[in-house]
Amino acid sequence: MASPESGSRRSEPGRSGIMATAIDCFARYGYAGTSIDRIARAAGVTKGALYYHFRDKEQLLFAAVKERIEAFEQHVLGRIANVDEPAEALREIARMCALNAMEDNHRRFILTLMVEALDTNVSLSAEFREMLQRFRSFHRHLLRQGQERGLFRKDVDLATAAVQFVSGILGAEIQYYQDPERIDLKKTLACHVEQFLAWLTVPATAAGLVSGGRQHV
Amino acid sequence: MASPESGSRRSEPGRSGIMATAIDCFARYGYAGTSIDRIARAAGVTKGALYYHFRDKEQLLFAAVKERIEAFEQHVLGRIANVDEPAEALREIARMCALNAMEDNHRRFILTLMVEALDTNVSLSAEFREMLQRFRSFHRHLLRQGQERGLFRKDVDLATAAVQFVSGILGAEIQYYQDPERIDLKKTLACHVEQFLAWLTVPATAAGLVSGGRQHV
DNA sequence: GGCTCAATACTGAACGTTCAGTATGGCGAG
DNA sequence: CTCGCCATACTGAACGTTCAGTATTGAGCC
Repeated sequence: MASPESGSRRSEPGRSGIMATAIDCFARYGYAGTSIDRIARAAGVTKGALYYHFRDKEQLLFAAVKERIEAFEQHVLGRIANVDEPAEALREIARMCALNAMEDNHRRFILTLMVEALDTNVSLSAEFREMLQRFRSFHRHLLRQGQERGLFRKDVDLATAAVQFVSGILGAEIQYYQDPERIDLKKTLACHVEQFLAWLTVPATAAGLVSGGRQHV
Repeated sequence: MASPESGSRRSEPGRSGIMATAIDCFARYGYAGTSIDRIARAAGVTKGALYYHFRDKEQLLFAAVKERIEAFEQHVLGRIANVDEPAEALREIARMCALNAMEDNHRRFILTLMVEALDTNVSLSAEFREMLQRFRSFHRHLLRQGQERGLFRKDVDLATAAVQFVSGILGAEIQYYQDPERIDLKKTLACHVEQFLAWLTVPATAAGLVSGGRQHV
């Protein structure tokens, strides 16, 4: 909930303070739309401080992205570690994404830069691509666990199912950012998980079965 | 599949040619990341030509967004008009989104600007917000139709269901843009619809039911 | 058919501003 | 005195925007 704009000095200074401010600015205005001056002003320092801690604007972005991706993945792994029910793990992930998206700009930062970096920063884009791969592979793992324990039906393509689960999360976040007052993110994601689980635990007869080759995600 | 970059002159000139090029550039590099020079060069004209047809950069963006939103909505309405099965209509929408996302940058343009405009352009952001509202309300309408005809179960919150359907589309598109080689968008969206329909047509007993107040979407 | 006039669709150069990045200087702590 | 940490003041390039001028077209008149 930190509000960096306007007033001259905000947040704690130093490298981490600058990075936190940078993340917030990048999340709001994108990389190209955020000037070094803006970050510095919002962080309550001058450009000198910024260029002392970071070689250039791009390196600041890289550091921020890396920090955010690692922190989020650690956060997820930490919370899931002692949940051994796959269904409950999925529920927990959805809850975490919802909370994360609502309480600060951290997930929006990732989303914004993911979209912007696509054609403007090849190596950063690769970073995001790999992050999504890890995220999907993590879900695939959970789903396979559920299958092996006989909790989930076995006639679904795990790769595609993982893509779909992640889609639901990302898409809900986008809609929430566009209209926070109209979209109840927590409820939407909760329903998403329940719908997904209902589909996974259905008697394995009705429609919705998967055809064609599997995706390698 | 138009490739505006590099070579000096491309596409047909004139207002519509400039706008088509602008859409492609904005889709790739975002608004802030696209310079007037870049659009002009890619369109094979000079900056003067651009400022002859559009008051300024922002107005060009507005015109482009408006054109794209209207064209997409007309396209959807046109194709759905003579489909009276709600389930088939949902399938058709998913197919159209997949094709649109794969064959040109038009849907990516909307997605990119949706994310970028959030904190940088209030009125443009409102445009996108309303677009999403219309899109959801359209789906809600289809779902209600399905309920009234006894095709879909009646214990689901239509508003939330619509959000979820749209989430699946948006999220799949994002993942596809990030990794077109790994994500089979057509298959992913096809499975998304089938999963959604399976959940809607399930015997109305199993899990996945909706609690709490409805969203007003 | 030839001539005028005005409108359309641009070009190319310039202007003022903003940007990322740099050079230098200062200051408090050890 | 020096070193970590930062402020101030600056530079050159890139940016959005303006503008004077030009090529082309078509309608209206003699």
